[in-house]
Amino acid sequence: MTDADPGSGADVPVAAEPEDQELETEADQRAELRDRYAKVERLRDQGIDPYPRRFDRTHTLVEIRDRWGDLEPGAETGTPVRVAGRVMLVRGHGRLVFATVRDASGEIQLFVSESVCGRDVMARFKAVDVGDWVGATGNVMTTKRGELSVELRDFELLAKALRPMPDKMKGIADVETRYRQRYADLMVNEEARRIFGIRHTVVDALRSLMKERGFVEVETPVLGTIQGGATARPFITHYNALDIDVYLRIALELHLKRLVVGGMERVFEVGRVFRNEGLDSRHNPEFTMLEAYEAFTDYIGMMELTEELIGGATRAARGTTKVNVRGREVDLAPPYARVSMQELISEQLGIDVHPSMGTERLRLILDDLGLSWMHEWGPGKLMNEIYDRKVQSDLFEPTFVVDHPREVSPLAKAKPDDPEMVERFELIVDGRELVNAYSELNDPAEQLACFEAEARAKAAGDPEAGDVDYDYVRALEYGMPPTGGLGIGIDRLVMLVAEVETIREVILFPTLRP
RNA sequence: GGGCCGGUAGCUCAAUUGGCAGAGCAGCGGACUUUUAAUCCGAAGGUCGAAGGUUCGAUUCCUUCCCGGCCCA
Repeated sequence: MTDADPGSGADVPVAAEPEDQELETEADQRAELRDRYAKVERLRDQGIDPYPRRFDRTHTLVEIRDRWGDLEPGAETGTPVRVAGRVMLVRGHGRLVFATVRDASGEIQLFVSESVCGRDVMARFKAVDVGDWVGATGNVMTTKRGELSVELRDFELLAKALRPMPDKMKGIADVETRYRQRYADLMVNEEARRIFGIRHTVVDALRSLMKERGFVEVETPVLGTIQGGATARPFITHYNALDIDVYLRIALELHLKRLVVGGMERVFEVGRVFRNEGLDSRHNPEFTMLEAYEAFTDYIGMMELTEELIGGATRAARGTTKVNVRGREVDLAPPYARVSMQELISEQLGIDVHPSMGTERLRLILDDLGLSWMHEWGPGKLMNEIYDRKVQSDLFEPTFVVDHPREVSPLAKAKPDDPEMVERFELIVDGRELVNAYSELNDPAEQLACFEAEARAKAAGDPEAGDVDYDYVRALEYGMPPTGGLGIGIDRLVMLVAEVETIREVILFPTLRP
């Protein structure tokens, strides 16, 4: 397969598509595209710029509706306005044309009567296609049927559409096309616009809540030479200037805690992380995390913060804390149940497990449960596997699963009365991990030992294990105050709040095959 | 990786034992001064995902492959 050169040879400047199949589709579409390109040339011949520069409007469309929305049918306000939007629908009636235009705020009808605007304007308006952007001038009025309208005096073409919009009623049926051509999806898909409105509200609410609590928002590097902060395979890219391979970050954690060492007592980041794993309805290789670190508190403090953030963001986006998950109602209003991993396993499976039981006994229990295990797993990982495979998916109501094995938590502080376990929780809703938090390990010697264990695992072939981050240990040597930290998966939270089942629905441009 | 479903006009979808490839919308030409996905008339629009096979004849049956969705691992 070869890439067509988009700039040469083509009599019609259609954008080159990278795949054979799309090239054929493009060829099929050419008749219509060619017509539109010819139309643009005709406009230019008439001295009309199809892509002019600026249009100053007096009102957004929702402002028109707010101010004049309750006019009686047949009303004439005599008030001139200037509005702009994309033409969504045209209903021609001879010397009378109705057009629906939409801007980001809403829709309104243009009432185009030749007896009002004159023959020339009408002739120009009849050349407008659905999908074009127009700026219109005219008086606010209502039609006989009571439809709020702008009675067009004159208009300007603001941008000519060369491709037809997707079907306005049915939208784009092919899911992949919806994601790939999100611009086209958003034009016709009210649901998609609703979801991204919710996403904005959720993120905005989280930021406000963090700022109200005195957290400072920062940005830390995406590129780095050390893998750490989570258990995941990283993406590797190449930095030409230094001729070195670098990782895209898999977590925000290690940089943010350095800032706590530096004295930023309450710090957070909303940032993209990248994990080199498969993609399905719950995983996208790049996704957004909110991570926050607060000095002088611990994981109990993080539970309170979590409740405030999750409850608050949900209420901001929905006006209620209740959401529907696959036909069942979940109330995200705090407080959430707090149960230890050990208790949960005991309750649900009737077996009492603890890393202190030792590797051999735990392996036998996994065998009994039909779970496979790997030889390099220690007792903590074995216990965690039981929880992951047999318990977590059954947790429907919001639940803090508290106290995880130390072996699977290399950055968390051990419990004072149980050194095999750490002060950590995951918030589970509908069987899915939404939040992960712990009392941060701040003993540099312990931290170094944990890093070294990871590095050994990596050297032994575990691609998800991290490196020793000596600079981070160095930072801890300066002294990090007692700190609670948390990470929220923004995409999953938005899925929950927007009541959608697929992560791709909450990401504007989800990762797809090229 | 396994199972199931799908790929037909620009878009959304039909197409009987295997017998000339269809509709709605959009687009194009025309009519229409109060429409609401306006309506009416007309013409046009297709490598039926790809390749091979069976057959007088394949969108339909068989094989392989490509792409997507859902479920499972």
